[in-house]
Amino acid sequence: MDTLAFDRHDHRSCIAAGVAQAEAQCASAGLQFTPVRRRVLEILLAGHRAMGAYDILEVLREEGLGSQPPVAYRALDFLVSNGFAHKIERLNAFVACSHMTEDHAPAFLICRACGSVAEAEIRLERGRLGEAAAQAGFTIERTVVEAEGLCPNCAEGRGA
Amino acid sequence: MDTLAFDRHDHRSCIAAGVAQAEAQCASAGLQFTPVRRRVLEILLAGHRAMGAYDILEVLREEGLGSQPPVAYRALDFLVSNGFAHKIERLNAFVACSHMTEDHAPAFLICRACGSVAEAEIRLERGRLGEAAAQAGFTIERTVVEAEGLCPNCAEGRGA
DNA sequence: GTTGCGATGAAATAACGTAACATCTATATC
DNA sequence: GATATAGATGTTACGTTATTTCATCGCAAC
Ligand SMILES: [Zn+2]
Ligand SMILES: [Zn+2]
Ligand SMILES: [Zn+2]
Ligand SMILES: [Zn+2]
Repeated sequence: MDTLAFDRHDHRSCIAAGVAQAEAQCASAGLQFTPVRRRVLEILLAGHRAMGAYDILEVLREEGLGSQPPVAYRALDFLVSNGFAHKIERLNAFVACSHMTEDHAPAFLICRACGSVAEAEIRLERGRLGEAAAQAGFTIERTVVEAEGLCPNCAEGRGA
Repeated sequence: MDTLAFDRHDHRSCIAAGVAQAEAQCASAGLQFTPVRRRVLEILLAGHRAMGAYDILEVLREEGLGSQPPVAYRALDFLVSNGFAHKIERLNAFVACSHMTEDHAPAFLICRACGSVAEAEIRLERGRLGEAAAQAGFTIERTVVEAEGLCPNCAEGRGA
């Protein structure tokens, strides 16, 4: 496991790598990595935390890239559909993907104190849920796996 | 496993048992199982599907049990807080609990075609996510586990 | 050059959720 | 029984999240 996000790391490379990955994948898939889409991804990559669509929209507005909700939602839809970002259902908010290369079923660790969100791989959910689904004859197409709690940094000082 | 919901079963007993369970637990815990709370639980128990707060409110309104959003949300908060119902984050909606007796971390199978929602036990999420969290030093307090796909009934005719 | 398609701009509205405050009701205590 | 208390409800107003719809633009294919 390489659950970064809570660990100290070279965050500048997170951003650069994320944008580069997305750009490359769009090029090879014939997708348009437009200025708004790029900028939204950058905004998400700026921090390992979930941002609401309206938070993002506010930034776009300040920069003259758009002012109405659909601008943000459309860019986010694009990023999510193509695996460059994920929606955190628990928070009605979005994060940049941390594993853009591989096709994956994401799982998230959400710190309720500092708002950090770490993405963990969770190979096809082969655990209890997979068993239960198989036994019930249920075909899983998509999973939402989100754990809320305290990250190591916040667990020390306060919280728990 | 006893993932009902998709299976044919005596649904009348689901409702009766659910209400009885909630009533008993409220009595023994000194909680007030008021008419609105009871009715909202009944509404949820009426089908193994998620209902939005406003859908529920509409029913309450028709029956003269309340007309403003807080009425529905308060009853739902009560039911969720006390383990009689769960929120499906993916749908911003609510379902009655299927395992009211035990203290449990719920997981859900959501059919995108018919809207049925089955609840599966998922003992403290000791799978991949638990490992990842432990390794990262993250303390899990609450989990959201929701799988979306096709239930056995819907998988036959259409969908997939 | 025109046709077609995907991306944007913009207005309006829908859907989901909460804050705040007044009022009422059921106990518990005296 | 009167009174104090805590919890439940009624109501207004508002805040947040998300979508529908239609017009316009830019670019590439034909
Ligand atoms: Zn980083
Ligand atoms: Zn990811
Ligand atoms: Zn049933
Ligand atoms: Zn349950």
